Amino acid sequence: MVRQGGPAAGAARGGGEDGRGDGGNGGVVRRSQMKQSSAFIPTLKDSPADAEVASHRLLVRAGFMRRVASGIYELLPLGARVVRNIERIVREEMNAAGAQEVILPIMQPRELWEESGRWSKYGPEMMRLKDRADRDFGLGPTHEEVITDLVRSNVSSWRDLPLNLYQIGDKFRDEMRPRFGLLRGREFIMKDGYSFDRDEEGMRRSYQAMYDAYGRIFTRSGCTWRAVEADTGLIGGDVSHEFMVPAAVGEDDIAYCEGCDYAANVTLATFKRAEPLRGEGKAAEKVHTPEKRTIEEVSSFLGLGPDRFIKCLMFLVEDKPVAVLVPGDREANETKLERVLGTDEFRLFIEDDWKRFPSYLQGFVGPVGLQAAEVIADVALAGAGGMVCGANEEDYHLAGVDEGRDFTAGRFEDITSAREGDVCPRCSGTLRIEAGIEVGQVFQLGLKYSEPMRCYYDDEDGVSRPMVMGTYGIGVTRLMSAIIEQHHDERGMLWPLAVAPALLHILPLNYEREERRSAARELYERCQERGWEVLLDDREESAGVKFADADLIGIPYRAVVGKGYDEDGTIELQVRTTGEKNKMDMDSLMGLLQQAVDTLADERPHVS
RNA sequence: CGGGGUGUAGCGCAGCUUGGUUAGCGCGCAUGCUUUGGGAGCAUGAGGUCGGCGGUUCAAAUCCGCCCACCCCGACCA
Repeated sequence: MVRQGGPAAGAARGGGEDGRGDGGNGGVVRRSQMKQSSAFIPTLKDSPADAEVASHRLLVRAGFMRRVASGIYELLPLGARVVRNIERIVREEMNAAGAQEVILPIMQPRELWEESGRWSKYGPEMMRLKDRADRDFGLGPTHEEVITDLVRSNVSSWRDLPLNLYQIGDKFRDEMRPRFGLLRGREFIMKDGYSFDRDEEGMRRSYQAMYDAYGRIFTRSGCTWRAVEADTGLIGGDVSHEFMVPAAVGEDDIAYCEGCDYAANVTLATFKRAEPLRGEGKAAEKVHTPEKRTIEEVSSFLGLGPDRFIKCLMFLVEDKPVAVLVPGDREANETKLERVLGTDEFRLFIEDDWKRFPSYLQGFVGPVGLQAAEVIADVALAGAGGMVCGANEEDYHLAGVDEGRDFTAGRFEDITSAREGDVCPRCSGTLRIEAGIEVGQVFQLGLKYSEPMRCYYDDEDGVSRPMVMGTYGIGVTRLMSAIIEQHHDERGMLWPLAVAPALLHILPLNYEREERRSAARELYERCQERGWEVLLDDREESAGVKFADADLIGIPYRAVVGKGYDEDGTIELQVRTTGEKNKMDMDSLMGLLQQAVDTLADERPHVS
């Protein structure tokens, strides 16, 4: 995608700390083309056939991006501008939080990844290639190895810590399934940061600083968001939070409490179990259930609710069969299972496994009298009675089964997913589930990389200790898409001011009319003098075309120079999000815009 | 990597079942005139290896085989 731009590409609205605007710098920086007649903004009337979700569809239709291969996109001028605006917010907040920007390579040598053990662990998602001398390289899906190598060879004293470095650049991950445009691309722009501290406490401070900065970044970007407890996955580490932007198209489900601030990815959200069901104390009896294999089938056949059943799932774990028991109305959660099992080398039985272990009868497995390497049950089943489960005999189930009397499990663990309406583990409030897009994640890594990669420092007492690390990511291009998912209507995008491709869209209708044309130009120039980004629609198109394109592009403010201007010299200021329209003269319009710009500037961190 | 689907002009699609002359439509594009507060009208025009390769046939966008690309549904990632 787009590489780092120089200052010319930067989008400074709201006060020229970064040397923008024409004042003072002799105009050496030429502003990019903002007249629509010559700007590269290829809008489309029809949605591209391959776009499923709003953000993908609109980004293509409005001329912000194009696809070049599956999961790989080009950002056109408007798209590039939004990305640069997001990056600017990220930079401001990262710098204010004490992080320093670096630029790291995307090509990374195999040796570095061997040191951390991830060359073999990362799998096909890391794109691998060889150079002309047949040396192995990977395209960086993330940069822990490179940064750790950099720091270990250049930092050796406690006096240099803490250190927090970040970069904004391209990542490549050969996703098994790229989809939804920039929401899950293979090549994407990410801000990734890494902190190095002397001890745990320092790491927690760095982590908190990043956590807080992330909140500010997403708020300033115009998103509503939620931070949730998260799994640490391939990156590793102990504590982690994901920053989620609620959206229907989100690929993650998050559980949050209505009553308190508990929130977690459902992959690890926990919940209070209800009291287990009780039986009547009668002995278990065999019931004939011909050809009834699934919970639904047996449940409707016997007229018993699925919560009365014990679902017995067979997993192959490190090549050994393991029985996993969950209540019939619940799903086993593979992420939780991975933690419990302590390995990621497991899978639900497939056809071959059933053949290989013929003593397990598919559809009729049950915990009573079962020969398995291990039996793991969800905690909800401890003490449950009067349950129904497979009888380990073709076409038979057992009813009236009591845990403790008829069977037990080797371990009772939290292995099922929370769902809507479950009880909060902290406050006993009600849990809700919502879909979200993961736009950022922060990890407390600890010694995960510093230990194996020998990233040590000499402490005050002369002892050599491993640095305690944290790692922090934001999907910049994904964030752009997430913003659109939260801000669009049937006609187009509705950009929050802080990231919008421009502040103002000037629409002179009947552009060939000299008075309107010169008024529009005057407004355009006055805006440019203040360093604002504006787009002037100087095309000789009909009003309908201009309005439709403007709606699609979604610039927050629109100045229509039309009839009103002929009548009494007024320009109509329209607000894209609200549809609000007000006629005013050019000076008042400039005043209003200045207010909007000032408000935006107030959100920026104050540099000390 | 499994399952399903699609590839025909820049974009969106029809044609394919039942092979048959110059392969169509809408949008967009070019030129001219008339238009211009919500995707204008008329006229003229340009633009296609029908995803690729091979096969069947007198004849293939159409039938067969292989390959490629892309999209959708499932295995935890910014």
